[in-house]
Amino acid sequence: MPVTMAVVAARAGVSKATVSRVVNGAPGIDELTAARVRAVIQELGYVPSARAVGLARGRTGSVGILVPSLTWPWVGEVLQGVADVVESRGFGLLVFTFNQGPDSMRRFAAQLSGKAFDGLLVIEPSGTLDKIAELHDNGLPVVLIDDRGHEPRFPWVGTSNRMGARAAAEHLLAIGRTRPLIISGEPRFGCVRARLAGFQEPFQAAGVPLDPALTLEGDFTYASGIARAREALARGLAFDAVFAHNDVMAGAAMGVLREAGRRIPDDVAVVGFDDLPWTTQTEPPLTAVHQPVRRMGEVAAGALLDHLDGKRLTGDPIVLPTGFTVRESTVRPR
Amino acid sequence: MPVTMAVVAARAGVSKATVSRVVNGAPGIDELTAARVRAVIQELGYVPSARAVGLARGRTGSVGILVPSLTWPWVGEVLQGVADVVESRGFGLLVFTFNQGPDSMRRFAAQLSGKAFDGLLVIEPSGTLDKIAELHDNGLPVVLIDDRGHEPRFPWVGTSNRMGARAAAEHLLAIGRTRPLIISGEPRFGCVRARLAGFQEPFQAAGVPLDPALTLEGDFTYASGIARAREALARGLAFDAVFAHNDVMAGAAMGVLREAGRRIPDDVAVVGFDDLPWTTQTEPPLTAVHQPVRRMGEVAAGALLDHLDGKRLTGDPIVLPTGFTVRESTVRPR
DNA sequence: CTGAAAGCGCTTACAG
DNA sequence: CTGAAAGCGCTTACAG
Repeated sequence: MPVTMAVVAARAGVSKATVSRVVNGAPGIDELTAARVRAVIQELGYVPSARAVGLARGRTGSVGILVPSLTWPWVGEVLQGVADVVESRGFGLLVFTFNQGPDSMRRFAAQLSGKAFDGLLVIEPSGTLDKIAELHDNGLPVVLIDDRGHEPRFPWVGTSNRMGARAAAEHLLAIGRTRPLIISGEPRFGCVRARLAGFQEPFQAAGVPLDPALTLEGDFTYASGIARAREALARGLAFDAVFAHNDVMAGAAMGVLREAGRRIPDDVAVVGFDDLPWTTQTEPPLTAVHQPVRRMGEVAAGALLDHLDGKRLTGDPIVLPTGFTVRESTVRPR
Repeated sequence: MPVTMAVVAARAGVSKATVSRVVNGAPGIDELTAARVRAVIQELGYVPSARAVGLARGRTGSVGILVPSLTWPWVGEVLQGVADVVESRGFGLLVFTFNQGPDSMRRFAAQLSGKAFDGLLVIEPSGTLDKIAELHDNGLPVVLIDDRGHEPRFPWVGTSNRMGARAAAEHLLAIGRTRPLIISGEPRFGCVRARLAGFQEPFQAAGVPLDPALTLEGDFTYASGIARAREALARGLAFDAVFAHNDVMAGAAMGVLREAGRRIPDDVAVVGFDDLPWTTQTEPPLTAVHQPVRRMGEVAAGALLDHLDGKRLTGDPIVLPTGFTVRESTVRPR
């Protein structure tokens, strides 16, 4: 026989209401009664049914997270940060992916209306921002992770792409590089525009304006890193550094450059972006702008749970600073 | 006002029971009545509350998955496979990580006893197999993904490590390599032992026994790949191939070898294991044993859901065959 | 074919 | 400080 609250109550000689109060730490319970109830709970190994609590209380004790894919390292990092705080606060974490197009949206909507979770974290699957905004407007607590430069009108946590790109430029200037090749992401992303803008500022300030011909558009994939680097070589572009908008493209470019006989960092210094554990295992080790990806997950989850616990969300975005990690792709060790 | 089953019933002029039957497609309902109810459901956008259904039906409509970490590419792939089938069958997916040691176990146990999910998928966090077995024995439907060679007595889906390693050896023999350096994982894992055993079979059969001195023990990390490759060079070991127990170590070894002036594949042919999208982006592209990782997730989820739907689990393990992908690290293109 | 009623396991005013 | 009772939103025998 499953041990329910009724069983505990009977055994302790009190009502279910009293057991409930003890379990939830309600004030104004006789300490002796409480102790007796606790003893029975202990003895029987009673744990409240999440379902029943949820139904009675009108909440589920779990939060959802919507992600575009589970196989991207960036997403994995965020998810781990989220899971750490969600779990440590005793909530469940329900994962939804948008891997299957419109079907995904339909099924997600079903879970949503089924009230399967109390609040939602989202790493925006491309093109769903309007729907998300709608959910938020309809009263679902939502926190967006990484705004991709859209700066929506609901709470989000992001990172300072501009500052990160600026740090990359300053580093390259400091080691005497003046003709950086930029392998960017797609400019339709706000983060890409921010990185482009931030990167050129220090050069501008130093009186070394960037050559527009040295900016090539990639799409964050390894293949595009290879293609753009080859293109730069084929066109005979003169450059003494590469600034790639992510680590993957930076790693790809390094392979092409070494293949072509360019020494790294002597001939070409290379800087990446993200600094994820899995993408900086390159030869040589990659200097990169560090995104606090995991921390973003933690902060977003914390903000959402605080909100569910009754603290009001300010609505102000939370922007975490980037870091900068210098490795051998820009500075030869001695 | 939230639209509940009672609201729908009132509007359609029937009882809640009838609405319930229509929603759940119970047999023996007048088609006209059903149509009327459906129209109202449509009109009001009614969706059953997952909580209430769960409570009444004694199940939650979601499955849990226990993972050691969310930041390993291997786990991400499995998770995606799992999510695809769990979502497509209308279940929720609750994720639990074991990132925080004993605390993780405690919190997981709470969710478990809270009956927050109907069945459990697990990628074994190291050292938890006994607990998992206990849960299974206590009646929780469990499917283990990747047995790591433990071959437990409850259902699991794995892959044929032995066959995969054999394919690697056959390929190397076919291209004329006879002195492969093996960079293995830790032999305490059953999968590692299976790979070692499988790899030597074709060599044995070909009358080209392996030199025991050429097996170096790594631990699946990039760092250990670097270290073991350097060690092999430092010791002056003679080898014309490398078989690494995962892609990451293979990639690391390739960097070291090229640095040392060895040409790949001319001087040394390199074979990895896993063939995950994220770990084979090496220079040159890596030949590797392909593990059907995503498929393992799909199959495991399918088996668990089938079981929850009343089909009985055979209890027999499901072993998926590995594949073998030839790329330029072993065969120069022409 | 359909409905009234009990029940799933809790929480929470309302009384006392 | 504690209990009886209603209610959360469904499902499911049991009648008819």
